[in-house]
Amino acid sequence: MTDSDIISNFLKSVDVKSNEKVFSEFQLVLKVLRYPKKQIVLKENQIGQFAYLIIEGAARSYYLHNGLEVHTWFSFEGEFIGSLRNHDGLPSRETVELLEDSILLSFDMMRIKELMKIFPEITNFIYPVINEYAQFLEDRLFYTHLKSAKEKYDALIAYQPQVLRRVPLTFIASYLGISRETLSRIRAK
Amino acid sequence: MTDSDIISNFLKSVDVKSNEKVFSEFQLVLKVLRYPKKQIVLKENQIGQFAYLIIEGAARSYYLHNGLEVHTWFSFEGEFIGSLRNHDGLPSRETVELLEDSILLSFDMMRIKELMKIFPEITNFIYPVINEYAQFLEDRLFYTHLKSAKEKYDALIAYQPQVLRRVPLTFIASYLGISRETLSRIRAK
DNA sequence: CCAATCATTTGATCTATGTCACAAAATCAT
DNA sequence: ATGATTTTGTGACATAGATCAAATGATTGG
Repeated sequence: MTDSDIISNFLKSVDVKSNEKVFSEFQLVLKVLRYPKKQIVLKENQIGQFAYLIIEGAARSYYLHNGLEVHTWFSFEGEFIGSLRNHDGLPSRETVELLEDSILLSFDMMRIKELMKIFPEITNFIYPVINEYAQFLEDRLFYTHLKSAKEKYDALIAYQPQVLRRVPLTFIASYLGISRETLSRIRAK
Repeated sequence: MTDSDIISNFLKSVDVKSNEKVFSEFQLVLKVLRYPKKQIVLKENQIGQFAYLIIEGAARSYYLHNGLEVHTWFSFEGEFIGSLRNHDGLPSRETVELLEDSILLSFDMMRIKELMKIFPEITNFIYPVINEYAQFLEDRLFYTHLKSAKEKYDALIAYQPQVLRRVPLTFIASYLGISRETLSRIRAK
Protein backbone atom coordinates (compact mmCIF):
# COMPACT_ATOMS: atom_id res chain seq x y z
CA MET A 1 0.00 0.00 0.00
CA THR A 2 1.30 3.43 -0.94
CA ASP A 3 1.12 6.37 1.45
CA SER A 4 -1.68 8.01 -0.49
CA ASP A 5 -3.69 4.76 -0.51
CA ILE A 6 -3.45 4.73 3.28
CA ILE A 7 -4.51 8.36 3.60
CA SER A 8 -7.45 8.03 1.21
CA ASN A 9 -8.59 4.81 2.91
CA PHE A 10 -8.66 6.66 6.20
CA LEU A 11 -10.53 9.64 4.78
CA LYS A 12 -13.08 7.26 3.25
CA SER A 13 -13.53 5.48 6.57
CA VAL A 14 -14.42 8.66 8.47
CA ASP A 15 -16.96 9.53 5.79
CA VAL A 16 -15.88 13.04 4.89
CA LYS A 17 -18.83 14.85 3.36
CA SER A 18 -17.14 18.23 3.27
CA ASN A 19 -16.21 20.20 0.22
CA GLU A 20 -13.09 19.61 -1.87
CA LYS A 21 -11.25 22.48 -0.21
CA VAL A 22 -11.56 20.94 3.28
CA PHE A 23 -10.74 17.51 1.96
CA SER A 24 -7.45 18.61 0.43
CA GLU A 25 -6.52 20.80 3.40
CA PHE A 26 -7.11 17.87 5.70
CA GLN A 27 -4.82 15.59 3.73
CA LEU A 28 -1.94 17.96 4.48
CA VAL A 29 -2.11 17.34 8.22
CA LEU A 30 -1.86 13.57 7.76
CA LYS A 31 1.43 11.77 7.31
CA VAL A 32 2.31 8.10 6.90
CA LEU A 33 5.21 6.85 9.02
CA ARG A 34 7.01 3.53 8.67
CA TYR A 35 9.00 2.60 11.76
CA PRO A 36 10.94 -0.50 12.85
CA LYS A 37 10.29 -2.59 15.94
CA LYS A 38 11.50 -0.93 19.17
CA GLN A 39 11.05 2.56 17.76
CA ILE A 40 9.87 4.92 20.49
CA VAL A 41 6.90 6.92 19.24
CA LEU A 42 6.30 8.98 22.35
CA LYS A 43 8.40 9.50 25.49
CA GLU A 44 7.13 9.87 29.03
CA ASN A 45 6.96 13.58 30.05
CA GLN A 46 7.34 14.67 26.44
CA ILE A 47 4.92 17.20 25.00
CA GLY A 48 3.72 16.18 21.55
CA GLN A 49 1.21 17.56 19.14
CA PHE A 50 0.51 14.34 17.23
CA ALA A 51 -2.02 11.54 17.38
CA TYR A 52 -1.07 8.27 15.68
CA LEU A 53 -3.35 5.63 14.22
CA ILE A 54 -1.82 2.18 13.84
CA ILE A 55 -2.35 1.04 10.24
CA GLU A 56 -0.21 -2.05 10.71
CA GLY A 57 1.79 -3.27 13.69
CA ALA A 58 1.58 -3.14 17.45
CA ALA A 59 2.71 -0.98 20.36
CA ARG A 60 3.07 -1.06 24.12
CA SER A 61 2.49 1.84 26.52
CA TYR A 62 4.19 2.00 29.87
CA TYR A 63 5.47 4.35 32.53
CA LEU A 64 8.36 3.96 34.95
CA HIS A 65 7.49 3.32 38.57
CA ASN A 66 10.33 2.64 41.01
CA GLY A 67 12.55 1.92 38.04
CA LEU A 68 10.17 -0.70 36.63
CA GLU A 69 8.13 -0.52 33.43
CA VAL A 70 4.44 -0.64 34.33
CA HIS A 71 2.38 -1.38 31.23
CA THR A 72 -0.89 0.43 30.72
CA TRP A 73 -2.01 -0.86 27.33
CA PHE A 74 -1.19 -2.68 24.11
CA SER A 75 -2.39 -1.27 20.81
CA PHE A 76 -2.90 -2.85 17.42
CA GLU A 77 -4.22 -2.09 13.93
CA GLY A 78 -7.04 0.46 13.93
CA GLU A 79 -6.26 1.86 17.36
CA PHE A 80 -4.89 5.26 18.34
CA ILE A 81 -1.62 5.78 20.19
CA GLY A 82 -1.08 8.74 22.46
CA SER A 83 -3.62 10.39 24.67
CA LEU A 84 -5.85 13.43 24.27
CA ARG A 85 -4.03 15.28 27.02
CA ASN A 86 -1.05 15.60 24.66
CA HIS A 87 -3.10 17.61 22.23
CA ASP A 88 -3.79 20.16 24.94
CA GLY A 89 -0.10 20.71 25.55
CA LEU A 90 0.16 18.42 28.57
CA PRO A 91 3.16 16.09 28.87
CA SER A 92 2.69 12.38 28.16
CA ARG A 93 2.38 10.12 31.17
CA GLU A 94 3.49 7.11 29.14
CA THR A 95 6.20 5.98 26.80
CA VAL A 96 4.92 4.29 23.65
CA GLU A 97 7.21 1.80 21.92
CA LEU A 98 6.54 -0.34 18.86
CA LEU A 99 6.42 -4.09 19.40
CA GLU A 100 6.71 -4.82 15.67
CA ASP A 101 7.72 -3.05 12.48
CA SER A 102 4.73 -0.76 11.99
CA ILE A 103 2.96 1.69 9.73
CA LEU A 104 1.43 4.67 11.52
CA LEU A 105 -0.79 7.48 10.31
CA SER A 106 0.07 10.67 12.17
CA PHE A 107 -2.33 13.55 12.78
CA ASP A 108 -0.95 17.02 13.41
CA MET A 109 -3.42 18.04 16.11
CA MET A 110 -2.19 21.64 16.32
CA ARG A 111 -2.99 22.16 12.67
CA ILE A 112 -6.26 20.22 12.89
CA LYS A 113 -7.37 22.59 15.66
CA GLU A 114 -6.50 25.57 13.51
CA LEU A 115 -8.37 24.04 10.58
CA MET A 116 -11.41 23.56 12.81
CA LYS A 117 -11.55 27.30 13.35
CA ILE A 118 -11.54 27.97 9.61
CA PHE A 119 -13.77 25.04 8.60
CA PRO A 120 -16.13 24.26 11.49
CA GLU A 121 -17.59 21.36 9.48
CA ILE A 122 -14.43 19.39 10.27
CA THR A 123 -15.91 18.87 13.72
CA ASN A 124 -18.52 16.64 12.08
CA PHE A 125 -16.00 14.01 11.25
CA ILE A 126 -13.70 14.48 14.24
CA TYR A 127 -16.67 14.09 16.56
CA PRO A 128 -17.47 10.44 15.72
CA VAL A 129 -13.80 9.54 16.15
CA ILE A 130 -13.66 11.09 19.63
CA ASN A 131 -17.01 9.58 20.52
CA GLU A 132 -15.84 6.11 19.53
CA TYR A 133 -12.57 6.64 21.37
CA ALA A 134 -14.45 7.63 24.53
CA GLN A 135 -16.57 4.48 24.30
CA PHE A 136 -13.42 2.47 23.82
CA LEU A 137 -12.03 4.04 27.01
CA GLU A 138 -15.24 3.20 28.88
CA ASP A 139 -14.82 -0.42 27.84
CA ARG A 140 -11.19 -0.50 28.91
CA LEU A 141 -12.08 1.08 32.22
CA PHE A 142 -14.78 -1.50 32.85
CA TYR A 143 -12.56 -4.48 32.09
CA THR A 144 -9.51 -3.01 33.80
CA HIS A 145 -11.52 -2.80 36.97
CA LEU A 146 -12.00 -6.55 37.41
CA LYS A 147 -9.79 -7.54 40.25
CA SER A 148 -8.60 -11.14 40.35
CA ALA A 149 -5.59 -11.87 38.18
CA LYS A 150 -7.41 -14.69 36.39
CA GLU A 151 -10.46 -12.53 35.61
CA LYS A 152 -8.38 -9.69 34.21
CA TYR A 153 -6.35 -12.13 32.16
CA ASP A 154 -9.50 -13.75 30.75
CA ALA A 155 -11.04 -10.35 30.00
CA LEU A 156 -7.91 -9.20 28.19
CA ILE A 157 -7.88 -12.35 26.09
CA ALA A 158 -11.59 -12.01 25.30
CA TYR A 159 -11.24 -8.32 24.51
CA GLN A 160 -7.87 -8.33 22.75
CA PRO A 161 -7.00 -11.96 21.88
CA GLN A 162 -4.04 -10.85 19.79
CA VAL A 163 -2.26 -9.71 22.95
CA LEU A 164 -1.49 -13.33 23.78
CA ARG A 165 0.01 -13.93 20.35
CA ARG A 166 1.91 -10.70 19.91
CA VAL A 167 3.00 -9.48 23.35
CA PRO A 168 5.70 -11.01 25.60
CA LEU A 169 4.40 -12.57 28.80
CA THR A 170 6.47 -10.26 30.98
CA PHE A 171 4.70 -7.21 29.57
CA ILE A 172 1.28 -8.81 30.00
CA ALA A 173 2.05 -9.65 33.64
CA SER A 174 3.11 -6.05 34.24
CA TYR A 175 -0.14 -4.89 32.63
CA LEU A 176 -2.22 -7.19 34.82
CA GLY A 177 -0.33 -6.12 37.93
CA ILE A 178 0.88 -9.62 38.78
CA SER A 179 4.31 -11.26 38.72
CA ARG A 180 5.37 -13.09 35.58
CA GLU A 181 5.75 -16.28 37.61
CA THR A 182 2.11 -16.13 38.68
CA LEU A 183 0.98 -15.45 35.11
CA SER A 184 3.07 -18.35 33.91
CA ARG A 185 1.35 -20.60 36.46
CA ILE A 186 -2.14 -19.31 35.52
CA ARG A 187 -1.46 -20.15 31.90
CA ALA A 188 -0.18 -23.63 32.79
CA LYS A 189 -3.75 -24.08 34.11
CA MET B 1 -31.91 27.82 42.27
CA THR B 2 -34.85 27.46 39.94
CA ASP B 3 -34.89 24.92 37.12
CA SER B 4 -34.43 27.58 34.47
CA ASP B 5 -31.47 29.07 36.37
CA ILE B 6 -29.83 25.65 36.28
CA ILE B 7 -30.49 25.21 32.58
CA SER B 8 -29.26 28.65 31.61
CA ASN B 9 -26.16 28.25 33.77
CA PHE B 10 -25.36 25.06 31.92
CA LEU B 11 -25.94 26.61 28.51
CA LYS B 12 -23.69 29.52 29.48
CA SER B 13 -20.95 27.11 30.62
CA VAL B 14 -20.79 25.28 27.29
CA ASP B 15 -20.50 28.60 25.52
CA VAL B 16 -23.32 28.29 22.98
CA LYS B 17 -22.59 30.61 20.09
CA SER B 18 -25.42 29.32 17.94
CA ASN B 19 -28.45 31.27 16.86
CA GLU B 20 -31.54 31.83 19.00
CA LYS B 21 -33.44 29.03 17.26
CA VAL B 22 -30.88 26.36 18.24
CA PHE B 23 -30.62 27.78 21.72
CA SER B 24 -34.33 27.46 22.38
CA GLU B 25 -34.60 24.03 20.72
CA PHE B 26 -31.75 22.80 22.87
CA GLN B 27 -33.40 23.91 26.07
CA LEU B 28 -36.28 21.54 25.32
CA VAL B 29 -34.10 18.44 25.56
CA LEU B 30 -32.82 19.41 29.00
CA LYS B 31 -34.72 18.65 32.17
CA VAL B 32 -33.96 19.29 35.83
CA LEU B 33 -34.58 16.35 38.19
CA ARG B 34 -34.63 16.45 41.98
CA TYR B 35 -34.22 13.01 43.54
CA PRO B 36 -33.80 11.75 47.11
CA LYS B 37 -30.88 9.72 48.43
CA LYS B 38 -30.97 6.04 47.36
CA GLN B 39 -32.87 6.84 44.16
CA ILE B 40 -31.73 4.55 41.38
CA VAL B 41 -30.97 6.62 38.28
CA LEU B 42 -29.96 3.78 35.98
CA LYS B 43 -30.27 0.00 36.34
CA GLU B 44 -27.77 -2.61 35.17
CA ASN B 45 -28.82 -4.09 31.79
CA GLN B 46 -31.32 -1.29 31.24
CA ILE B 47 -31.32 0.60 27.94
CA GLY B 48 -31.62 4.34 28.47
CA GLN B 49 -31.49 7.35 26.23
CA PHE B 50 -30.45 9.91 28.84
CA ALA B 51 -27.22 11.40 30.09
CA TYR B 52 -27.28 13.06 33.51
CA LEU B 53 -25.09 15.84 34.83
CA ILE B 54 -24.87 16.12 38.61
CA ILE B 55 -25.68 19.71 39.59
CA GLU B 56 -25.69 18.90 43.28
CA GLY B 57 -25.25 15.61 45.13
CA ALA B 58 -23.32 12.38 44.66
CA ALA B 59 -23.76 8.94 43.13
CA ARG B 60 -22.18 5.51 43.15
CA SER B 61 -21.89 3.14 40.17
CA TYR B 62 -21.63 -0.59 40.64
CA TYR B 63 -22.38 -3.93 39.01
CA LEU B 64 -23.24 -7.26 40.57
CA HIS B 65 -20.56 -9.93 40.50
CA ASN B 66 -21.23 -13.20 42.30
CA GLY B 67 -24.02 -11.47 44.18
CA LEU B 68 -21.74 -8.70 45.43
CA GLU B 69 -21.78 -5.02 44.49
CA VAL B 70 -18.51 -4.14 42.79
CA HIS B 71 -18.11 -0.37 42.65
CA THR B 72 -16.69 1.22 39.53
CA TRP B 73 -16.90 4.92 40.33
CA PHE B 74 -18.25 7.70 42.53
CA SER B 75 -19.54 10.88 40.94
CA PHE B 76 -20.06 14.37 42.29
CA GLU B 77 -21.07 17.86 41.21
CA GLY B 78 -20.11 18.67 37.63
CA GLU B 79 -19.68 15.06 36.55
CA PHE B 80 -21.76 12.97 34.15
CA ILE B 81 -23.58 9.80 35.14
CA GLY B 82 -24.25 7.06 32.64
CA SER B 83 -21.98 5.95 29.85
CA LEU B 84 -21.84 6.76 26.15
CA ARG B 85 -22.73 3.19 25.24
CA ASN B 86 -26.25 3.87 26.51
CA HIS B 87 -26.76 6.56 23.92
CA ASP B 88 -26.07 4.02 21.20
CA GLY B 89 -28.81 1.73 22.45
CA LEU B 90 -26.54 -0.61 24.39
CA PRO B 91 -27.64 -1.79 27.85
CA SER B 92 -25.97 -0.30 30.92
CA ARG B 93 -23.29 -2.39 32.57
CA GLU B 94 -23.74 -0.57 35.85
CA THR B 95 -26.42 0.48 38.29
CA VAL B 96 -26.19 4.11 39.36
CA GLU B 97 -27.65 5.04 42.74
CA LEU B 98 -27.65 8.43 44.47
CA LEU B 99 -25.62 8.68 47.67
CA GLU B 100 -27.28 11.95 48.69
CA ASP B 101 -30.38 13.98 47.84
CA SER B 102 -29.39 15.33 44.43
CA ILE B 103 -30.23 17.67 41.59
CA LEU B 104 -29.56 16.24 38.13
CA LEU B 105 -29.71 17.78 34.69
CA SER B 106 -30.90 15.20 32.18
CA PHE B 107 -30.07 15.23 28.46
CA ASP B 108 -32.37 13.43 26.04
CA MET B 109 -29.66 11.99 23.79
CA MET B 110 -32.10 10.61 21.20
CA ARG B 111 -33.47 14.06 20.61
CA ILE B 112 -30.02 15.68 20.74
CA LYS B 113 -28.90 13.33 17.96
CA GLU B 114 -31.93 14.30 15.88
CA LEU B 115 -31.21 17.98 16.54
CA MET B 116 -27.63 17.48 15.39
CA LYS B 117 -28.93 16.41 11.98
CA ILE B 118 -31.03 19.55 11.64
CA PHE B 119 -28.51 21.96 13.22
CA PRO B 120 -25.01 20.62 12.58
CA GLU B 121 -23.58 23.55 14.56
CA ILE B 122 -24.71 21.81 17.75
CA THR B 123 -21.72 19.52 17.27
CA ASN B 124 -19.53 22.52 18.08
CA PHE B 125 -20.66 22.60 21.64
CA ILE B 126 -21.20 18.85 22.15
CA TYR B 127 -17.67 18.21 20.93
CA PRO B 128 -15.80 19.97 23.77
CA VAL B 129 -17.98 18.12 26.28
CA ILE B 130 -17.12 14.71 24.78
CA ASN B 131 -13.49 15.70 24.45
CA GLU B 132 -13.30 16.69 28.09
CA TYR B 133 -15.13 13.53 29.09
CA ALA B 134 -12.64 11.40 27.14
CA GLN B 135 -9.74 13.13 28.89
CA PHE B 136 -11.45 12.52 32.20
CA LEU B 137 -11.67 8.82 31.29
CA GLU B 138 -7.99 8.76 30.37
CA ASP B 139 -7.17 10.17 33.80
CA ARG B 140 -9.36 7.62 35.55
CA LEU B 141 -7.81 4.82 33.56
CA PHE B 142 -4.32 5.94 34.48
CA TYR B 143 -4.99 6.21 38.20
CA THR B 144 -7.16 3.09 38.32
CA HIS B 145 -4.24 1.14 36.96
CA LEU B 146 -1.96 1.58 39.95
CA LYS B 147 -1.81 -1.71 41.71
CA SER B 148 -1.06 -1.70 45.43
CA ALA B 149 -4.05 -1.01 47.66
CA LYS B 150 -2.26 1.87 49.35
CA GLU B 151 -1.30 3.52 46.06
CA LYS B 152 -4.81 3.30 44.66
CA TYR B 153 -6.23 4.65 47.89
CA ASP B 154 -3.80 7.59 47.88
CA ALA B 155 -4.52 8.31 44.21
CA LEU B 156 -8.25 8.30 44.83
CA ILE B 157 -7.85 10.70 47.74
CA ALA B 158 -5.61 12.98 45.68
CA TYR B 159 -7.91 12.84 42.67
CA GLN B 160 -11.30 12.89 44.39
CA PRO B 161 -10.77 13.91 48.03
CA GLN B 162 -14.50 14.24 48.58
CA VAL B 163 -14.85 10.47 48.25
CA LEU B 164 -13.40 10.06 51.74
CA ARG B 165 -15.91 12.50 53.18
CA ARG B 166 -19.00 11.46 51.29
CA VAL B 167 -18.74 7.73 50.54
CA PRO B 168 -19.02 4.84 53.02
CA LEU B 169 -15.81 2.89 53.59
CA THR B 170 -17.36 -0.37 52.42
CA PHE B 171 -18.05 1.10 48.97
CA ILE B 172 -14.55 2.56 48.74
CA ALA B 173 -13.03 -0.82 49.61
CA SER B 174 -15.15 -2.48 46.91
CA TYR B 175 -13.98 0.18 44.45
CA LEU B 176 -10.32 -0.39 45.35
CA GLY B 177 -10.74 -4.14 45.12
CA ILE B 178 -9.70 -4.79 48.72
CA SER B 179 -11.60 -5.94 51.80
CA ARG B 180 -13.10 -3.33 54.10
CA GLU B 181 -11.00 -4.72 56.95
CA THR B 182 -7.79 -4.07 55.03
CA LEU B 183 -8.91 -0.56 54.09
CA SER B 184 -9.73 0.13 57.72
CA ARG B 185 -6.22 -0.97 58.69
CA ILE B 186 -4.60 1.15 55.96
CA ARG B 187 -6.42 4.21 57.26
CA ALA B 188 -5.41 3.50 60.84
CA LYS B 189 -1.88 4.03 59.42
C1' DC C 1 -35.09 9.36 72.20
C1' DC C 2 -34.47 4.69 71.79
C1' DA C 3 -34.28 0.41 69.41
C1' DA C 4 -32.68 -1.45 65.38
C1' DT C 5 -29.95 -1.47 61.67
C1' DC C 6 -25.74 -0.47 59.45
C1' DA C 7 -20.70 0.83 59.30
C1' DT C 8 -16.16 0.50 61.19
C1' DT C 9 -12.53 -1.47 63.94
C1' DT C 10 -9.58 -5.08 65.96
C1' DG C 11 -7.80 -9.81 66.56
C1' DA C 12 -6.58 -14.56 64.98
C1' DT C 13 -5.90 -17.52 61.31
C1' DC C 14 -5.36 -18.95 56.37
C1' DT C 15 -4.22 -18.52 51.48
C1' DA C 16 -3.09 -16.58 47.07
C1' DT C 17 0.47 -14.46 45.22
C1' DG C 18 5.06 -12.33 45.62
C1' DT C 19 10.09 -13.16 45.83
C1' DC C 20 14.29 -15.57 45.06
C1' DA C 21 16.80 -18.98 42.68
C1' DC C 22 17.76 -21.56 38.96
C1' DA C 23 16.60 -24.49 34.75
C1' DA C 24 14.70 -24.86 30.23
C1' DA C 25 13.26 -22.89 26.04
C1' DA C 26 13.08 -19.49 22.63
C1' DT C 27 15.00 -15.68 20.05
C1' DC C 28 18.69 -12.86 18.32
C1' DA C 29 23.11 -11.43 16.28
C1' DT C 30 27.41 -12.52 14.14
C1' DA D 1 24.54 -22.46 12.49
C1' DT D 2 25.95 -21.50 17.31
C1' DG D 3 26.87 -19.14 21.23
C1' DA D 4 24.73 -15.23 23.75
C1' DT D 5 20.98 -13.01 25.42
C1' DT D 6 16.38 -12.71 26.51
C1' DT D 7 11.95 -14.97 27.79
C1' DT D 8 9.36 -18.49 30.14
C1' DG D 9 8.67 -22.22 33.54
C1' DT D 10 9.04 -24.61 38.20
C1' DG D 11 10.17 -25.23 43.12
C1' DA D 12 10.75 -23.52 48.02
C1' DC D 13 9.60 -20.19 51.07
C1' DA D 14 7.76 -15.52 52.88
C1' DT D 15 4.07 -12.23 53.33
C1' DA D 16 0.25 -8.92 52.21
C1' DG D 17 -4.08 -9.17 52.37
C1' DA D 18 -8.45 -12.32 52.62
C1' DT D 19 -11.59 -14.46 55.66
C1' DC D 20 -14.01 -15.41 59.91
C1' DA D 21 -15.55 -13.75 64.25
C1' DA D 22 -16.97 -10.63 67.42
C1' DA D 23 -17.00 -5.79 69.77
C1' DT D 24 -17.65 -1.01 69.28
C1' DG D 25 -19.44 3.05 67.13
C1' DA D 26 -22.63 5.67 64.01
C1' DT D 27 -27.24 6.50 61.59
C1' DT D 28 -31.97 6.05 60.90
C1' DG D 29 -36.83 5.70 61.42
C1' DG D 30 -40.78 5.35 64.34
